[in-house]
Amino acid sequence: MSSDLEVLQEALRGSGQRLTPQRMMVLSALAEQESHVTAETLLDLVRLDYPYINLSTIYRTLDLLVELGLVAETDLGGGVRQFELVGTHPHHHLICQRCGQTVEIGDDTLQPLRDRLQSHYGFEARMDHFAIFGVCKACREG
Amino acid sequence: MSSDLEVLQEALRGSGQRLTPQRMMVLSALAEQESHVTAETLLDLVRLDYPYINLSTIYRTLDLLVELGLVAETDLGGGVRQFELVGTHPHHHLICQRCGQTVEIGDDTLQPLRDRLQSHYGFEARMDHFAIFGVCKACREG
DNA sequence: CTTGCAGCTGCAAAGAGTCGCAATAAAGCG
DNA sequence: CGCTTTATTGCGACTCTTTGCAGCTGCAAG
Ligand SMILES: [Mn+2]
Ligand SMILES: [Mn+2]
Ligand SMILES: [Zn+2]
Ligand SMILES: [Zn+2]
Repeated sequence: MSSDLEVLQEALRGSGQRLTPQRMMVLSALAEQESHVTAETLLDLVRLDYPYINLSTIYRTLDLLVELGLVAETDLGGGVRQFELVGTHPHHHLICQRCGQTVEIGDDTLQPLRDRLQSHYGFEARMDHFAIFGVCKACREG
Repeated sequence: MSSDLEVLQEALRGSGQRLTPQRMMVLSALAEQESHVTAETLLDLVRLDYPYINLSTIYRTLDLLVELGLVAETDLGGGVRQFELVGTHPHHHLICQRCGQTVEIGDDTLQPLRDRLQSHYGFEARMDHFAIFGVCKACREG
């Protein structure tokens, strides 16, 4: 088993990219969270240790981590992007537009769709962290 | 058969909202397009007839039309939202992250997922106009 | 046809995220 | 360890979208 930092280090090495303190700090701040966070929140967290870090660096690092598949990013409805270390726990969210409640669903729910896109269109879909909006059971019945 | 304007009129009436000239102009500008357009493009189009219209009004009208299900909205990858009158032609897009090519797929492709979300979670998903990113067949083989 | 008032509009300013650029510093090498 | 190369950072400017607010107007009631 390899830690997230080792995965990052591994992924950067070879593609000519560098393992900077800023990147490590963003990753470790993410690792301490237990749910979605915004870039702004990460900025505040990292600044506790390193006051000079800039919001652009946070965003660029997050983009990189998303690219590498370590981090999932989605707008869950508030108009602000949320980030989350996914690692070994791929999932998606159902979000009720009436009451705001969100439910987490396993990635396997999307597998049939993935398969169909593959077989019908030859398209390899990368659906990492979907936000699916709609109306929940309680709201529909109430 | 009822025109888009009639649908709009119908939907506004009763919910206490108003059918303003600005809203009609945005809707008719959309109707003249045959594909996705940005808010900025709509601004330019409407300004040909009515130079005083403001970009906020365009966005607010689009939000309303999306809410009513008349218009679909998605960021197709360029970081700018695209709008489109959907009416009777519900569809989604597959977008290749390598070559940028997009393929339109029918809404029926998502029906099995919709059904599953309904039966497993009691969730009535509103998936109007998805942008699904991934790698197309040509790029994967090339 | 007038009036009244919520719902809209235009404007200016704020938020969220991106980009270009000069200065900095990882990494590889001798 | 010191040097070189080039990816990365911090910063300010910029783009896209939303919001607060004061004045305007659709529209329904009289
Ligand atoms: Mn999540
Ligand atoms: Mn479309
Ligand atoms: Zn609900
Ligand atoms: Zn492609």
